[in-house]
Amino acid sequence: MSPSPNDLTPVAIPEPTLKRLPYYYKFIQGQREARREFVSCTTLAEALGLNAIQVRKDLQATGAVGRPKVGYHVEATLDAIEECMGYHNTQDIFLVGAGHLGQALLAYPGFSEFGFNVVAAFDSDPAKVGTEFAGKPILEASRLSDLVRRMHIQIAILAVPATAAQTVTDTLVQAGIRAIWNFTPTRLAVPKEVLVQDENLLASLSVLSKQLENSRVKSHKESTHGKPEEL
Amino acid sequence: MSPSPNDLTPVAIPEPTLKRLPYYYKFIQGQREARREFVSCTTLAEALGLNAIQVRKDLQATGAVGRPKVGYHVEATLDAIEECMGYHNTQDIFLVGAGHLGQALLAYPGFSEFGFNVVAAFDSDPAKVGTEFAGKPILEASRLSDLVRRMHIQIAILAVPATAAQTVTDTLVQAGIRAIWNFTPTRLAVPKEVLVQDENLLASLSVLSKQLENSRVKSHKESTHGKPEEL
DNA sequence: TAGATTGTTAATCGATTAACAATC
DNA sequence: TAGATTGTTAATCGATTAACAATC
Repeated sequence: MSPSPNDLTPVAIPEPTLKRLPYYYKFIQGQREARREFVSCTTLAEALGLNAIQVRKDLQATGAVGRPKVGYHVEATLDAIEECMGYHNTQDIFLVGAGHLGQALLAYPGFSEFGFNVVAAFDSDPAKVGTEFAGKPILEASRLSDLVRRMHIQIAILAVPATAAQTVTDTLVQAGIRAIWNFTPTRLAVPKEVLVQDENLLASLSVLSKQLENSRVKSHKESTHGKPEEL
Repeated sequence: MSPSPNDLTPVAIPEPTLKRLPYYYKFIQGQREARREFVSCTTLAEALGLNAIQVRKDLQATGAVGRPKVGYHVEATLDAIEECMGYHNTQDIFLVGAGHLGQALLAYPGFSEFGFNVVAAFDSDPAKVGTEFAGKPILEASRLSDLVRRMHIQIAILAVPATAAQTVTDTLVQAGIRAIWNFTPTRLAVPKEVLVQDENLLASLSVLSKQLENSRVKSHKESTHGKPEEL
């Protein structure tokens, strides 16, 4: 069963591209507000600090088509990105763990713009259960499994303490979850059909800190240039 | 000035590797607690769902050396990762924007384990200024510039509303900041010496959602296998 | 010794970048 | 028409994976 050339399966868009699309979207929205009808790759690239060819490839992946000499039609391109990313299809999401981070995510504005709807949070703290936060109900953790199943929830946000991460994950998987947005520093064991997107904050900060150290060494080697304060 | 072979500059560790190191570190710590003296790549790879060869390469980048047939010495490897990632050198950090997300980051445990110390938060809301959160003072935003300079702060966490992102960034850069951990959905314009690590939450969730859609199409094409609830 | 595991060198794969033709 | 910009095909680059020799 080799892939035939006339296979209509859309080619999977590379993850780096997917991560850049929201930036294009936001910028092009700005162009729309400024009543501009077309936008070029060069403009986009310059505004976002990217390579123009890369922008072109990325837009191509969404199905947007540009016109030589003119650029990309603002409206059509916004539509293409929306369609491609599924900003239209609202997706109900559960949040598990209503601690500080969980609450911040509950209050996070802008989920809805991208078609996400956090419908409820779950927590095991009796003091929180039954209350609301940012207009979303906090429910008893024991109800999680049943509700995932009955409401056919596909995506869960995992913001529980690291110690509970795998247990809660097992529950979610058993209940039929399809994807987990993981804010715990734990590598989750899941069956291969279940997607996990890790959001390891400490790891990201470590990367930044290490790169800073590198750049420090490098610039020190290259030359002793002026004090950064005066830039 | 071509790089000579006996150049002692340490080769920059690839970002994907840097992101995995904290996972190795955590797992090997667990092995230490379990009083195991050695750990092999295969064990690590299996526990973390990675490729054993990749683990070997990653550990190699930290300077850790293993012994054939035996594996990696737990203590020595932990030391190598700590040394490599600079977990020892404490780094003072400022948080800008004490909204829900900012507060969650203030309360985030585990920063200190990796050598980070969030010393203060800054906000423009008079109701917050002067108070404390999670034991950290929230200071008047106008003092940011001066304090970055005087305390030689190198890393800032940016958790302000998108509308303020670039303005605050400019202030930080002028004050001599070296790296920004950016939680806003804005692509920041900074001079090239300043590092930016983007943490675009909505973009990450979009990626997950899109990949879910892909996998749905794919598995639907491949076969109509049993209901996920019964896995 | 035999077998497991590391270390190293080569092959593969995917994303980015470059080159250039097509076009409005 | 000339020039700017897209679309496409090829080259480059870096990370992952594979193959295999070295070693305890």
